[in-house]
Amino acid sequence: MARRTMDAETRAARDDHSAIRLWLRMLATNRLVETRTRRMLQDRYATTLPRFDLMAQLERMPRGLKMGELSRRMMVTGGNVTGITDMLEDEGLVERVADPGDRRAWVVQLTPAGRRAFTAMAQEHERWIVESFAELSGREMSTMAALLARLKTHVRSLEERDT
Amino acid sequence: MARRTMDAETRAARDDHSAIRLWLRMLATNRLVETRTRRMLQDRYATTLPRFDLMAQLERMPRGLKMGELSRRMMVTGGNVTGITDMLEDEGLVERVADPGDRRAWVVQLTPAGRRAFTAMAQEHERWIVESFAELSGREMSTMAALLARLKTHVRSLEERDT
DNA sequence: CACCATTAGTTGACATTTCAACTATTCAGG
DNA sequence: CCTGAATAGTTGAAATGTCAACTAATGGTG
Repeated sequence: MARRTMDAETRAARDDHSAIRLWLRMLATNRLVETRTRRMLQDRYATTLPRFDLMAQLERMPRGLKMGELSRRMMVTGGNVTGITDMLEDEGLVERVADPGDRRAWVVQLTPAGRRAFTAMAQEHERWIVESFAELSGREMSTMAALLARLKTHVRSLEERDT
Repeated sequence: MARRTMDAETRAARDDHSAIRLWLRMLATNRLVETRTRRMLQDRYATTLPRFDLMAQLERMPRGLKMGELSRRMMVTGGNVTGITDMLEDEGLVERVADPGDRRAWVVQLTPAGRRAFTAMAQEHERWIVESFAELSGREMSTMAALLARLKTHVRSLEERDT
């Protein structure tokens, strides 16, 4: 393997325990795919991953989502959602609608322009992801998905224990 | 769903969908573990993940690392490394030493205080990670590590093709 | 009804991150 | 030795992200 492609996890592999090693490998892989996706969104659509992410959440829920729901689904803080929503609203891709049932809350929805922009990007995005994961067979993907599901549930339960 | 009767196209479509699903699950799991780690580093050591990450790189290489090497290993941009190093240097945990062989370059090293601080954190950090991954057996961890390794190599090769 | 803890969202301070532009140095050819 | 391309690192702008403090509205409970 070419030396210049050797990163942290490859080097640490020798002397660390398997949990640490696996975690570093997850981090590295994730960062690779994320970087690639981000660059492509930037180059072809002059947008960013968090904007795309927020729009993707909304696209799945045509009735819109409240700020707090976005925050939970995207797993980022409320303040962060406020900022990204502000910008998407300035760009006319998203709008805040008053929630009739709760005067504290907003319902965020895609505008028609936002929906158009998103569907264009989403197709290409899916191609990039499919291409990235084409190395793995369907069976291997479901093996990994199943392991991740258990891991996720477990970490979430640890999370609750701390609280 | 009888596998025998599934044609190539159907199978491809299913795999496409699973690639996206798997990617979203990887993102979510990663973010969960990261959030948990970050919060614990914050609460117990008043430090952050990127600072810890940089120090971890240095701890493995007692002779120090140049800025560019840190950048490559951490998979972040050079400007980012400059910023984090500045702060760790202000805190006295790290120092920039002139590279005798190249007057453009710095070699970054842990100070004795930095080494002390790191070893304290590292033990606890490893416990948190081991605890997080305790849901998976050793066999499952190596299955996942192997799949991730292939995925990583594949994405890296896509990366080079783009360049 | 009045109080008060909770919840929804925003704000401001600060850290992290990318990118592009910049300075300084190195290195390869002529 | 000179010159120009490449490399090491820093800087500044803009976006992202956390956290804690804040405002406003909700919803028990007495």
